[in-house]
Amino acid sequence: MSDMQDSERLARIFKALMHPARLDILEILRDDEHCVCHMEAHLGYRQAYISQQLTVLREAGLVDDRRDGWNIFYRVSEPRVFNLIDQARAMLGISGDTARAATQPAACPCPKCAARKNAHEKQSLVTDV
Amino acid sequence: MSDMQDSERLARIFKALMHPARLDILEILRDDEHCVCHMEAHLGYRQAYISQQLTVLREAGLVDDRRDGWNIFYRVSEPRVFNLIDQARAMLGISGDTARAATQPAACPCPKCAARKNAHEKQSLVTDV
DNA sequence: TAGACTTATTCGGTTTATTGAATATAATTA
DNA sequence: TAATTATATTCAATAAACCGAATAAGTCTA
Repeated sequence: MSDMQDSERLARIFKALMHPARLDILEILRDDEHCVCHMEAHLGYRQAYISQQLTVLREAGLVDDRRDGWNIFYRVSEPRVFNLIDQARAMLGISGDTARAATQPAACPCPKCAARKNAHEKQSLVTDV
Repeated sequence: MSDMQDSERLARIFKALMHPARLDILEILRDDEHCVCHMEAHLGYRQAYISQQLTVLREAGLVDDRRDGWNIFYRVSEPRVFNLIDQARAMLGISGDTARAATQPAACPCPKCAARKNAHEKQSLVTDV
């Protein structure tokens, strides 16, 4: 594995990034770790499909996962990958803002989003009074 | 073409870089433009093979070419691609020096190398006298 | 333990990339 | 114009990636 040519090891990184769905997934993971069903809701891909792409990212060493009850939370294990992506974005003249154009579902069923929603509702309940 | 998803346009860049031979070629073009036979001599790939990979790089908008007599000289049209490569290299902990590990042939038949060799011989002729 | 829920894996058909071999094209020189 | 040189393209076989469908594997709750 480490006796591989440099160019081949480099190529492996780029190969992991050469797929739109995987880039979308990484973009979702830019700010925080997230469970698969969160990505499912926000990206609109099927669960199995996302899981397949996550496997590629995991095998490339770009993401790690952690189980918490029912959910498995993925996070970027190599944050420098975002330097790569941002650099490529700059080459295309794409501003970083347009990156957040992922579908924002009316309601994400994932526990993290549910918790946040509950917090907000409690918040507005307080402010309403 | 420009109505493509951002992630798809990004993916295209990475797709062009996902191949070891193409990375080797870009590495040769890092310092200067070079003809195909120069790459052939320095990388050890067949001419047609290099030409095929150059076509991929050209279609990805990463290199441009210019004819000069018999030779066609290729150059990197988007130098920021080296930021990408260097960034990926950093992720792997590969120093930039090892990048220059391309085969150094005893004699490169390309006109640019021939010119340089002649200059050197003239030089040593002078110093010999 | 049964059932519900989330995520992973396997299988198979389709598409795309790779790459060697042969050949074509374009510029140059004699 | 014919021969030469450098490069590009085409073809075909193999390999790899893609991705939908079905199903398996963990984990939690009742």
